[in-house]
Amino acid sequence: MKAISGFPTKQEMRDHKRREIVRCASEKFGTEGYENVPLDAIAAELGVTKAALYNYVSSKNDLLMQCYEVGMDRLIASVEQAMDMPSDTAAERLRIALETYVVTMTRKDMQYLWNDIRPLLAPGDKRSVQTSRDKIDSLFRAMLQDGIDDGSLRADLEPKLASLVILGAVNWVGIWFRASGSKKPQEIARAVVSDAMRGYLA
Amino acid sequence: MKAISGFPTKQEMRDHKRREIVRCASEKFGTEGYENVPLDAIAAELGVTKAALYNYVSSKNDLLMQCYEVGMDRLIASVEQAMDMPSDTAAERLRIALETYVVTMTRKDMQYLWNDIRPLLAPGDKRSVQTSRDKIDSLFRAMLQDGIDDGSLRADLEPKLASLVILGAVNWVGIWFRASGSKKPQEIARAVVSDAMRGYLA
DNA sequence: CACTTTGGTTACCGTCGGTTACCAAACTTG
DNA sequence: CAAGTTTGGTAACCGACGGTAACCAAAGTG
Repeated sequence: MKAISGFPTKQEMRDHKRREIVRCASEKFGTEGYENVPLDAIAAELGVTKAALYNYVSSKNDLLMQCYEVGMDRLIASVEQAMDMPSDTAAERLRIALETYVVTMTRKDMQYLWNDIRPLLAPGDKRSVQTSRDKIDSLFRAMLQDGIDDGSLRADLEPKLASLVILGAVNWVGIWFRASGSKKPQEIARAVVSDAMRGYLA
Repeated sequence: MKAISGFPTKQEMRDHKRREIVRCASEKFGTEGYENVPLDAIAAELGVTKAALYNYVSSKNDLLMQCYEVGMDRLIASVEQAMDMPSDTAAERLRIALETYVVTMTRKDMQYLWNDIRPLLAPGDKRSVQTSRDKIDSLFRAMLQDGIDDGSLRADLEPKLASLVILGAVNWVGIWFRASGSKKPQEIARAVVSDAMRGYLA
């Protein structure tokens, strides 16, 4: 192997191509809907044939999973970043993280995660999918626990139950939200999060 | 027309057959998943050919819509019944209605409404589907308003926003709930509804 | 320079939603 | 009751699409 620095290795090339496929698919799924995007369309847009895609993904469903993973990673990253913002109480950090979560979720290229993908992954329930979900769940549960500890949230809340209720309320936004509405995502996020958290404040 | 009483008219026969198709489809969709049930399978179970179904439904999607309608009607009926239970305050009636809603939704034959159907009906958004949803929404908003009026709920809550938040929390149950879990639906309903409503109590 | 590996193509298959042509039995009507 | 006509079904087929098999050219390798 030559290994002149700066030249991508074969493995890097391969991975780059795979990511490009996922990126292209993600865009088309998001705008046209999973069911309405034949693999031929994705292949054509990339200038190859459908069969070529199967060098990088094992099935159309697998491709969807990879799109899901990318989206979830972005969601997780945005929440983690919001969690690190300085604030007086854990409750305040939780509020910021939740609002960020909602705003990220209402982005056009994120919406289909909740409407198209989630229902389709019930049966196989690939490991990576469950991992993303658990990650988000644990982030919020940790914040809830912090809130109990520093007294900014009710001492008698159950983190497990509370995270289900709160995440239910905010995830639901991703389902009914349509960009055509008059309210801006930031406004919606503030209102929904405020209401969803109220019952848990100390 | 003979019209001897007790003999079904042609229209009744036709409608009865249509309902039988929907019932059969609903059961198969619920247990095997919409995508995994070919029309041939439904037709075979009814002892006819696929083409015969098209005398009663206009497409597979239309069949799914009709399943949705039946399920939603059942959901609405159960909530309306719960609303009529005698209780001291509007908040208490709301609690009972919500718990009933959750319990009904976790029934095996209702679950797929939320996981399979809802995502698929976004584009066409048939009128009847929107109607069912609006109906449920208006029922809960009315209860919220009653609660404001009789003082059992916070006077400053916005019914529109509150119904989205609360319904989000409870609808989410239909998505993560699996009958295999250890908790009974009734317990889950009580816990979730209690938490979801807490922030709105006066 | 053989020879294997990689990444692609063309051609094809099976499934499935949906349609068309047709047919038999049940109504309708003069 | 005989002659249309409507109804509800069948058999055969079509086109779209996910996925596969056979093959091939170019790059990598000893």
